[in-house]
Amino acid sequence: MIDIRMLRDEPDRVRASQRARGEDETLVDLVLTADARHRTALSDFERLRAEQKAFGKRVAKASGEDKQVLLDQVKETAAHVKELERMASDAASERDGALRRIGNVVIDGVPAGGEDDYVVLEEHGAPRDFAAEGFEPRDHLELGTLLGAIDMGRGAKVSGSRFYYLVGVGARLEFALMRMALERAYEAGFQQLAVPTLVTPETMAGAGFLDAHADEVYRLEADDLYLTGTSEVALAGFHAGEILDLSEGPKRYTALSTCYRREAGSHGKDTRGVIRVHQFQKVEMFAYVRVEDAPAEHARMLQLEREMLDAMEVPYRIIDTAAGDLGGPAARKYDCEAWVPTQGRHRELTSTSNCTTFQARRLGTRERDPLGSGTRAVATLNGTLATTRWVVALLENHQQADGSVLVPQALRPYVGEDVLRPVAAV
RNA sequence: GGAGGCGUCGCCUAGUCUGGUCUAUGGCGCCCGCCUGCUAAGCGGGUUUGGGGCUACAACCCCAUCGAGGGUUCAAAUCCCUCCGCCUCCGCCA
Repeated sequence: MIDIRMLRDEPDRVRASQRARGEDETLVDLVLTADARHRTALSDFERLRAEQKAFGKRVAKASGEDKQVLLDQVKETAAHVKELERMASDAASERDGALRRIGNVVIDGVPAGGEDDYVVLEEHGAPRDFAAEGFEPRDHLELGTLLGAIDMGRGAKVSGSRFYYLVGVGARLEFALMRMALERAYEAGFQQLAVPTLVTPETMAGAGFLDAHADEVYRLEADDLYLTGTSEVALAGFHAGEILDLSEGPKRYTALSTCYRREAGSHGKDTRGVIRVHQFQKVEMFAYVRVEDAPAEHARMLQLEREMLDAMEVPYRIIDTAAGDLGGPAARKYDCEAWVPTQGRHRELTSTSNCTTFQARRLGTRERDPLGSGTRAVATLNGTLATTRWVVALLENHQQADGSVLVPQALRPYVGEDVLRPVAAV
């Protein structure tokens, strides 16, 4: 949720942001008119309520006939107060309804437009020339099958399409990535949390995942709980409703969790292998910082992602995601995309978002205002440090003609192997 | 799953039976000031959060806030209902 005071003071800024996102800018006026109505109604209610309270005191002191007279007088007021209160709260929910539909105000410099309007900021490494090396690259599933590392058939047997088993070196490779990511996060000052992956509707909505992506989310009807698509949800909820002390610096957390996604809108897309699946593992970074420190923290997260990807020794690029592709809570988002040889294109491996105060405002995460009295919303940021999908980039980019795969140096201590070799079927 | 108890402004706590004198008591902690060789003690004051009015986003005034949401009433921390969380005991269980 954006700051209503900012919307009142600078409505044009919000309109411009909505325009950049390709979203409805008339919501701004909807909020403004409902807000005006709310404030008028609230004043009316408060005035009469004060009157009613004062009257109540006289009633308490009176007795006998006097009391009866006063009671008759104030009865009407009571009904009127209730009416005014209802009007005020109706206007407030109308205002909040519109306000909640407005995405975070995009940071200056973010490219306008949709999915394809991203700007490439950096490119690292060069794709291998398999033709020059004299062999046709196998895709990650073919390699995973040869290595006995990925078993889609049994995944489908047990759970349906888009489920899989990682077997032997496959499972070890994934786990190695997670361990390495957690260790690096720890060294960078992130406290590790083991988090819930089932959360309440309030938490899910607070983190911003029930708006545009509601149909992407698994819901447990019987218990009214949601399965999280990222540990970001639980990490964002961790300090919900709390007043934090950030005077000693940011609060940084990291978590490994299983992530669940319905992939409802992507039938027929990425159906091979583990590129797009219903369940995967992910190590996430999350930080609560002062709003002034958010851009620096964002850069820091991106740097940690860069270092992880460098260690994977795969070609990748970094993009500045366009406004329309940010999602509601983010004000800026950088994706790191690795080169996937058999697809001839880059695929997202990490994503780091600066949500400024948007998420925190919904979740009620605040700090003592260092500038004045009272409290103010903190900023939240998140970023990926490893996911199951990284296996795709590792297998394809490090494959050899005989179907074996070289493990990048940095990962070897965690995998316990230098080379993954084809095995007989299990 | 069953039975019972509890949830008050950072922490502890009074108030709930018997609705109005609650503008929520007291202690601890914390902040400001006084006093004082220093420190401690002592003394005085302040200390939930959100919103609105007015404004310098100050002071001040008002409304809401006693786990959450409804209800009864002229009036609710207090009475009623629903939900959530914690604790104790029993049962069941990978």
